[in-house]
Amino acid sequence: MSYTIKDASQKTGLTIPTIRYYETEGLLPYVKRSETGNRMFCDDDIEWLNLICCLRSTGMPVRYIKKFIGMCLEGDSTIDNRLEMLTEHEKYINEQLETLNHYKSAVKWKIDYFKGIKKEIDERVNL
Amino acid sequence: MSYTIKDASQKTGLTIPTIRYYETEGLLPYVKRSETGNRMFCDDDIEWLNLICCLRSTGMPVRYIKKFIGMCLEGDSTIDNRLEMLTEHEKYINEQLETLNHYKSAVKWKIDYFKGIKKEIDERVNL
DNA sequence: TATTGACATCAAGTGCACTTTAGGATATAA
DNA sequence: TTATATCCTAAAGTGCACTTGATGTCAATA
Repeated sequence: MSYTIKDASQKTGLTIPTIRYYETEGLLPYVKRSETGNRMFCDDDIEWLNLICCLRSTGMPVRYIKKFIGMCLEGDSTIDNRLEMLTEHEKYINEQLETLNHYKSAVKWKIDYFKGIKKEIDERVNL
Repeated sequence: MSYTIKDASQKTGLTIPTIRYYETEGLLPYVKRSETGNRMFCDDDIEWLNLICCLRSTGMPVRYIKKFIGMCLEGDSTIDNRLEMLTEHEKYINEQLETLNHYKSAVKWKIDYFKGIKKEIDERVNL
């Protein structure tokens, strides 16, 4: 079973130009071509794309993903490095979660603050 | 009590050029100047900067912050709009948290997967 | 056979958020 | 008074991640 770039786009939520862009950046070294030069995505390629989505959505730069993929191509000897990279990234995700949670309370506080002001104004009007 | 731009930078963690940039973008309409034209930040300005940090770090674009500040300048009549904006942003933060948590498990899974492979390789070597 | 639609490449363009550079004024310390 | 530090502006530059536009090929349909 193989998919066109349009299929791949629909399956992953990435735009077609973005997928092409990722390929030129070396993020999709496995994708085969048809006789006429069209990309043919297999299920593994779709999985790759989903992993890329995951890493990009959590803030990993394209160049790091490229590095990661380079290590995958090199084979088993790079398992440790790959593990390290992912572990680092997990840490980074946790930091983002902390930052977000921290600022989330600040925003909440501000919302309550404005609600208080609003209430005050309303009561003033009703005097 | 008033602070130089360097002080403001140290208190907020923003770089000096970033603070200047925010001012040119209209994010700091209150900051006074000394006779010689130097910026003088009061405590409220520092608080403003901290709010800007909060909003920026949680993904609010500069132009939205500008809009928000514009509403603050307009006065009480904009309280509802400000509340709406912050509530929207809170929602956005929650979405980011969901996304991050979702992908966090994917990364965890991948880490465990590589750990499994690693173990397998080690055992193969030890045969 | 002419048109339509999906695919391709390549180069250039876009948007955002800063950062850097160049040139100059002012204040404090040696 | 000369050097050093800090401030200023305005304009240009940077980095990243795409996106868009121009041009062309190929296969199926009207």
